[in-house]
Amino acid sequence: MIIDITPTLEKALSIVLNALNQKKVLVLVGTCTVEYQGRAKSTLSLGDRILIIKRDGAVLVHRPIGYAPVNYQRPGCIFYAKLEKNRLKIEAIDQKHREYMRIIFYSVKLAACLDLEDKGEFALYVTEEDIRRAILANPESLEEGFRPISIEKEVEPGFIDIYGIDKNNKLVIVELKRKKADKAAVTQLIKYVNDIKRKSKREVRGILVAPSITKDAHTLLTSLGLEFKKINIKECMNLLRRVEGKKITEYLS
Amino acid sequence: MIIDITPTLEKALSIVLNALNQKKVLVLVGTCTVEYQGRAKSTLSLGDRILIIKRDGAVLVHRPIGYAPVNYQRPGCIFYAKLEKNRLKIEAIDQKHREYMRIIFYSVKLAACLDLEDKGEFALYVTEEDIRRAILANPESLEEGFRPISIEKEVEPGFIDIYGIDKNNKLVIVELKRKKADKAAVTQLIKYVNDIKRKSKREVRGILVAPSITKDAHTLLTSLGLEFKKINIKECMNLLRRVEGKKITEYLS
DNA sequence: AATTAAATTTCGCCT
DNA sequence: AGGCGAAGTTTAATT
Repeated sequence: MIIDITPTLEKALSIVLNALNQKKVLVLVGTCTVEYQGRAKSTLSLGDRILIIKRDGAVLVHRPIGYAPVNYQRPGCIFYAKLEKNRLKIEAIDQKHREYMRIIFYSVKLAACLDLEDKGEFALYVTEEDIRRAILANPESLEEGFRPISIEKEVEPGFIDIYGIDKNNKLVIVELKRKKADKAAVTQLIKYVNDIKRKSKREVRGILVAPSITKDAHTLLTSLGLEFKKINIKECMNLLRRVEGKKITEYLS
Repeated sequence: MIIDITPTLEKALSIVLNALNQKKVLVLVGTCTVEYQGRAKSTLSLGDRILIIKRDGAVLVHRPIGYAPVNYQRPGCIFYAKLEKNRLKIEAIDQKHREYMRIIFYSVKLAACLDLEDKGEFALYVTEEDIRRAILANPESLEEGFRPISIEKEVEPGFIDIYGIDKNNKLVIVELKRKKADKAAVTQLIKYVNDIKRKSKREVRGILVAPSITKDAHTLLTSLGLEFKKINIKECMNLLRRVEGKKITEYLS
C-alpha cells in the first residue's frame, strides 16, 4: 500500500503503474481533463476530481458534487499510463465494448495504491418480521378479503407466520421468506397445512410469500396445491414507512 | 486540505468532522460495515471500502470491484459522526426521502479532507462532422429516399452542411447542430432556404438536425415551414463505429 | 452469448 | 414539487 500526498507527476505515475500491475485499487485526486469516446462521446474540461480504478478494471471519475460519476468505464478495461508533455496521461480501453477514455492530470494532490480486502456479504432484504408487519398493516396487500387471525400460531411442526381466513372463509396459512424461497420453504409450508387439515374439517390453503421463488420450489409448490405470492421489497418498505411513520429518527442516537 | 495515513479513529473523526463542517469532500478508506434503510433495507458485513462524501451531501461506498457503489445516499444528506465503542460511526440521513445509512469503521487506512475546485464543463456530444459522416454513410437515417448532392455548399449567407434531394425530387437543405438547437440555428437555416429558393424554381425543404431543440426554436421552425429531425448521439456513434471500424485503436499512442 | 426485466435505478425536462 | 421518458443507464435473471 503506497500513499503519497502532492506527489510529483513522476511519482504519481509510478504509483499508478504499481496499482495497475498488481491489480490493486488506485485512487488519484487532482486537476485533470477527461475525454471519452465509445457509444457516445464527451469532453470534460479542467477541474479537480477523484479518479478510482478498481481491481477489475472499472474506472470512475467523480466531481466534488453529484451522485453519479461524470465519466466512467465498465469493468474489464486495459490501461496505458505515461508522462507526456509534463502531464500524466491515463488511458482506459474497453476493447470488448469499444469504449475509450483518457484522463490527463495536470497536477496530483493525492495518489494511493490501496490493498483492499473485501469478502463481506451484501444482503438486500427486509426481515420476515417486516413482511409480517406490512401484511398485518394492510391484509389486502396479500389478497383481497384476507383477514388475519393470529401470528406465530403453534402447530405440530413449528409456528405459522400468519394464520387467517380468506374471503370464502377458507383457512389460510401464510409462510414468509425474506429472500428467494426454496424447496425447504415449501416443505415447511405443506407440513403446517397438513397439520391444520388433520385438526379441521374446513378447507385449508397454503400461501408462500417471498420476493421470489426458485423454479424447483415453484414446481413442487403447485404440485402440492399450494400458492405463491410475490412481494416487492421496496413496496413492503414503503408500506411500513407510511404506517410506522418516523422510523428513521429512531436511528438517531 | 488534510490528509492522514492510517490515522487513529480519533484523528479520522476530526478529519471527518472537518470535511462535513466545511463542506469539503471527504475520502475515507478502511475496514467497515454498512447498514441502510429506506426504500429498501440492506446490510454489508466487514470489509475494506472507499467512502466518499461529497460537498452536496452525496455519499458513495465503493468496494474494490464493480462499477456501482455498494451503498449510497443521494445528494442532500445531513450527517452525524462520532466515536462509539472504539469505532467510528458515520450516519447519513436523507430526511426528504426518508433514507438512512450508517457506516461503522473499525480501522482507517486513509482519511482525506479534500478542497476540490471544479468549474470544468462537461459536454456530451458528437461533432457536426461526426453527424455529417453518419448521415452521408447512411442517408436513409435522415429520411427514406434522401440522396446527398454536396457538402459545405456555399450560398450567400454561408455554407450548407448537407445539400440533397428527397424522394420526391425536392431540394433539401440540412443544417446540423451537435447540441440542442436554438433560434439562431433556425434563423441560419431559413436564410439558406430563402437563398436557394431565390435561385431555384424547385421546391425547397429545410431540415434542422440536432439531438434536441428548444421550444422557442421549434415554434419558430414550424411557423417558417421548416422541419426538425432528432438524432440520437448514441446511434450516431454506433453507426460511425460500424462504418469506420477500428477508430479506437487510433487513440493508442 | 443474447435478451428481458428490475433497479435503493439516476437524471433531465416539462407541467 | 410531481410525472414522464431517456440513459454512455447498470445489473441480475433467464433463454
